[in-house]
Amino acid sequence: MALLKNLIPHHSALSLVDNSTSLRQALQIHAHLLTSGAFTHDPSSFNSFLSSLALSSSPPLLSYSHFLLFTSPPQPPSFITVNSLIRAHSSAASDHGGLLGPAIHGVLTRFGCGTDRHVQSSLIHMYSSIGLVSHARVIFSDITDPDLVTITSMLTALTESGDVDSAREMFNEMSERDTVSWNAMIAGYVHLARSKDGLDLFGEMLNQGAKVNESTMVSVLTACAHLGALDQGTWVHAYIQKNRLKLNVTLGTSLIDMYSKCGSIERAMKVFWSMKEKNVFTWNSAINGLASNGATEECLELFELMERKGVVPDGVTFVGLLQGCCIAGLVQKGREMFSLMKDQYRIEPLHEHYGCMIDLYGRAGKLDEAVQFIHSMPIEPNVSAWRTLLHSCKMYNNVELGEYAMKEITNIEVNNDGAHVLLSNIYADNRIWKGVSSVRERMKERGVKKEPGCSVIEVHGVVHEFFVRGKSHPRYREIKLMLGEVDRRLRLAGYQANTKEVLFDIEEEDKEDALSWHSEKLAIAFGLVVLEDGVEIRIVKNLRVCWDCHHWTKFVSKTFDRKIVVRDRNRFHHFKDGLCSCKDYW
DNA sequence: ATAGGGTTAG
Repeated sequence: MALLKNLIPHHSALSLVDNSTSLRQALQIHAHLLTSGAFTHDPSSFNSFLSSLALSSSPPLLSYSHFLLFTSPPQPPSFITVNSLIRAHSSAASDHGGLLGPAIHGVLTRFGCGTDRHVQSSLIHMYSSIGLVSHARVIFSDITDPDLVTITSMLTALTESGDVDSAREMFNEMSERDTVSWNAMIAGYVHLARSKDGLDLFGEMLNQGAKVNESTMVSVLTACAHLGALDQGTWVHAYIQKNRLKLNVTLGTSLIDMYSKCGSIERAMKVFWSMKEKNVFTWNSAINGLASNGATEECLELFELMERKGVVPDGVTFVGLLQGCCIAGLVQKGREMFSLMKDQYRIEPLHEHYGCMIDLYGRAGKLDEAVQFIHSMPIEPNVSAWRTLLHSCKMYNNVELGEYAMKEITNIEVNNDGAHVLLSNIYADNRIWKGVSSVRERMKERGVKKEPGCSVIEVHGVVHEFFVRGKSHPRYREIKLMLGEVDRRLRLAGYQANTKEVLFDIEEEDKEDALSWHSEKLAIAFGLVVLEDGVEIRIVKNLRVCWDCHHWTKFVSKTFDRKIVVRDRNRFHHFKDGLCSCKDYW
């Protein structure tokens, strides 16, 4: 006992989380106490020791904490210790198939440990993080008088399970709200790509005079990035400065992301260079932004700088780099990057990386190499790998290989809408009408529905969404008139619609009759109606731009003397004076 | 002498 007393000061020092040397000492002391029989069930040192094991986040030590609970039970651990244990197991859960969290919960329950508010919200969080909302609900429903924090945990658990509407109900019923609960609700919308709802709620938050913080702004900026809402994003940036919110790394990074996803790479880079503290997220945002905006050279240079600064790249960095190479058609450079990633940085390529490589070869017309690459993959190619190949077949009119890719896709997923549309289009391009009708028939039979094309344009801070035909928009009449006017002027300028694709272009959007317009044309026409002369038109589209729309937009940019920026599913197109920054390679 | 709850980026 005397020994233990002597050791206790060490013990406490050893509880410091970030000091692994101390932890090793703690274990030594503990082992010593056990072997010498001096280990008593002194509650405070027991609690302290368990906590330090928990805080180590080391899986073996977490297991050891289980063992201790089973084999040397003193009084039940305190709530604080229980909570440390649960939190530690919860954060380690993702590495172990989510088993550690429920395991420790089971152990503690059998041990007769009760819960308090802190433990309850940790449990809700833990079950939610491993996808067991139902368990989180059970915990929550057992609480008689949940407080603000506990409700927010449950609210977050609901949004994480995808049930943002139930979360909203819960949010509406809350008797009090604070910054964090508002943030949780906004973030919930944003994570589920309901960016507009997120921005609306943010507006409400401001109206009600709730206090915002950095987290709020990060979510709001993410929403702006998603929508391509540059005006609102710029407003948020100004708001941050005006209200002296701290531009921490996370916030700075989301600003970079917002600007680059809104096509304003210059402003993105301005923020990037102004940031004193940067981490791998920050670098990746900039690298990705440069890549998708077509600034491949700068993108590659920035990566070199990143390496020189000793920032270690991760898988996401290489997605950006490979996409950059792909967009610019730099096949050899792309290859080099791929081996750099594997050989030097020891990063295991994921489907996204393989996809980039297939795209890299395919877009460059090296279809054979693309196929060979797929065949050499150490992991099973997924639908998107084959679809990327299929897309190259569309670009280079390769019917036979396209059919092969389709066959492989069908083996994995029978009803892939994008693949059906692509194949039909390949047939159309090659005037194989039988093929076109058979694919269409199959789609009808199986009920394969194409994802509807949607284009978004922000006008004076308001986001407008357009779908094919656009009849739902209140100013549809004006838009239609403008489209007629555009049509006349473009014809005079020598524009000819690609009739082949007009009739059969169902690559990205259905074009069932000549009067149906792809959504980006509607959005651009709306921009021409409402935006002052000289103001850039910015469009965000959920699918890829089709050949005809791309051609049309080039003409509009010249004939109407407008800069037009289109962000499609993969990249940016900056149209100016009848030309596009992608140099018609996309 | 010592351990606790909800929101944020690529």
